[in-house]
Amino acid sequence: MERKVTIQDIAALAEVSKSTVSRYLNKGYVSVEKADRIQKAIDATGFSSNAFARRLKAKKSGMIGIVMPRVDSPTGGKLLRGMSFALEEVGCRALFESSCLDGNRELQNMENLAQCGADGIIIVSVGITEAHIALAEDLRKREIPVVFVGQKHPKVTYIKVDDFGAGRMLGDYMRRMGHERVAFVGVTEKDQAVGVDRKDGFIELFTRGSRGAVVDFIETGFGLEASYEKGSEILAHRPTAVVCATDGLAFGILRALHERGIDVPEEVSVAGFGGYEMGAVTYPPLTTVAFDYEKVGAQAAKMLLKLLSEEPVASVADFPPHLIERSSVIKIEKE
Amino acid sequence: MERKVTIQDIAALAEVSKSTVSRYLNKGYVSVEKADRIQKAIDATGFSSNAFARRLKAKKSGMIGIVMPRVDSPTGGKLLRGMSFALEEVGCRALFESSCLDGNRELQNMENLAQCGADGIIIVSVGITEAHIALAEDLRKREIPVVFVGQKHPKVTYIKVDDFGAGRMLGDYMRRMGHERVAFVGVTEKDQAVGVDRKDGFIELFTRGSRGAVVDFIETGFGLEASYEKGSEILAHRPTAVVCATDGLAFGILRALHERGIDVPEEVSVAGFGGYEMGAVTYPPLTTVAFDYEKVGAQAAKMLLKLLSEEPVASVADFPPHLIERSSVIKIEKE
DNA sequence: CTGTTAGCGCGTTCAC
DNA sequence: GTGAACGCGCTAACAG
Repeated sequence: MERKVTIQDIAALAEVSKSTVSRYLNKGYVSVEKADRIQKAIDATGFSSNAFARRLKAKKSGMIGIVMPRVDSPTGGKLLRGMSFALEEVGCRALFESSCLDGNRELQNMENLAQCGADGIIIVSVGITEAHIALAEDLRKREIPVVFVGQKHPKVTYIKVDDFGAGRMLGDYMRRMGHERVAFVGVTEKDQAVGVDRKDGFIELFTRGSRGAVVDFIETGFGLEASYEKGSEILAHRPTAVVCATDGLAFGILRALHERGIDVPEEVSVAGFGGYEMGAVTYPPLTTVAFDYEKVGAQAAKMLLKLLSEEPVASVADFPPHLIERSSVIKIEKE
Repeated sequence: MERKVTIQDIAALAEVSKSTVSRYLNKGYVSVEKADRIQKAIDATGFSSNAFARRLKAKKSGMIGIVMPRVDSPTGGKLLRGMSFALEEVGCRALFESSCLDGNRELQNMENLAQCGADGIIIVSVGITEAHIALAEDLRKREIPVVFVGQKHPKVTYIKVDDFGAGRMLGDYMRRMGHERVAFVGVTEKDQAVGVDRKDGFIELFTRGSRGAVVDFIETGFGLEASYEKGSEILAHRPTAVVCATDGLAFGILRALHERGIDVPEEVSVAGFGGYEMGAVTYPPLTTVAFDYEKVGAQAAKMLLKLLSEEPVASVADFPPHLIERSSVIKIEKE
């Protein structure tokens, strides 16, 4: 295997000094004839400049670390998409790692990415702990800013959708649709945004003013199967509607209901949160509170970029959701 | 902003030479008392060694470049997941970029990642062109091996699922289920694997021996909406079954059929390729030929790792699919 | 425009 | 065990 060709080698080949080569590479002033000789040498050797040496000077890598709980989810995909685009626009690349929904792993991921030379980090966290805050602060001192996505905390820079507002939105809608007994299928309360805010927001507006309204809470995991398997438990509550903390959960419920020959929405209504594309093609199409995760991702990237250029940035806690009314929820007329 | 703390600073603080610090960091022999002083200095300053300087010597970055056509797809998510895990196992990280389904962008992505210092590259390509081969060869010379995923070509190292075999598998199945007129909803033939192989494999076994069998081909884009919008065109062929080149396409068709009040599978059967999880919870659950993309991703990573350690590796063209028989396809009895 | 001279931060011989 | 000195490949400052 031939030794790696360096700027020195091509300087020798082109019979110029290496700084001239460097200048050529960086669009500095170089005479045409020498530029020509240099280019020929480059072509001949297949030279490509050493990224590390360059960065050793530059102090910047152009790499942004990204930590996500998982990738095989519509939400994660959209977020990543939004980030990637925003980063590419300014010539940055994403250094990716998955935390596998593990909060402790997140810490390791962040340290890891920092060690790797990431200029900054965007982390889609499942929950911001004291350890997260301490690490983020530490990284900031090392001039590696961190932006949290999906969860909030006053001590860090973050961006998240308005989960509580989304909950309220759907709570209000379900109330207006005349439902009085709903089963809320949610996730662990360790996840403040998804597990708590959506539920609390929902309950607040759903139960407001109507004394008959009752919400039965069923906790489950993330993923289709998790809710699907809880089908019987959920139905035992005899709800007129099932509201799920994520669309994925709703898909599982839809399946469980179909299997039992229960008509949706005639017998039981179903709604979710997320606005996954698949919701448009389920049967029936799913009514959901949607978030524009791609935009969230893009904005998260922009916030980090600002942080990198030492501009002040404000966290955003209320990226607005919107209701997508399809046909999985029916209006119940009062008798 | 305090200047970045270097190994030099630590050395001064601990009153030792920087080489002693370096040795300490790399588990070399250092006396306990000095080790102690060094550790204290590190803790006090929050020192962390400069990745670039280290790599400048090491010649390895521990970063693997990954190019994908898109991320917001179940397939992409699974692949990435498989790769991430396999890479993390050996302490590597993923440097990620999206080609946005653009073959030319893929080339740029690869060069980009190489420039960034990736030790190797895994690319999920939409089609291997001469330019791809040339670039891969060039990169190989620069000691940056490349593994292609999803498409095949004798001149590169690749891994792909057996699309042709998957097509045959489904063709055989549909024939055995008594169907004679199917609409095949496919994608551009520029995509050899998805656009050509799956279709050709299907047609080969579906039409084998039975002169009555006819396959109408409808080309569409990727994505749910693409097929959904072709609903009328597809139905105009009056098929007894609709076979889609991807499950996503099938979901769109399912929706189009529901909307028209056409019963699946009683009136029209539907099948897809991919084995997306969502297929289990559609109504009816989708019969599909599934691929274990997570395993494919993991194996792709392992192949690259082998390449990096200069071991020979053979391309794999026939990662086996398996049929998941659910209820969207009905058997048609001969009259 | 060009070549010479210094580092960037770290690992690694070497002598001591 | 330890420290001085050199070099990784490149960019930036300076004279010329």
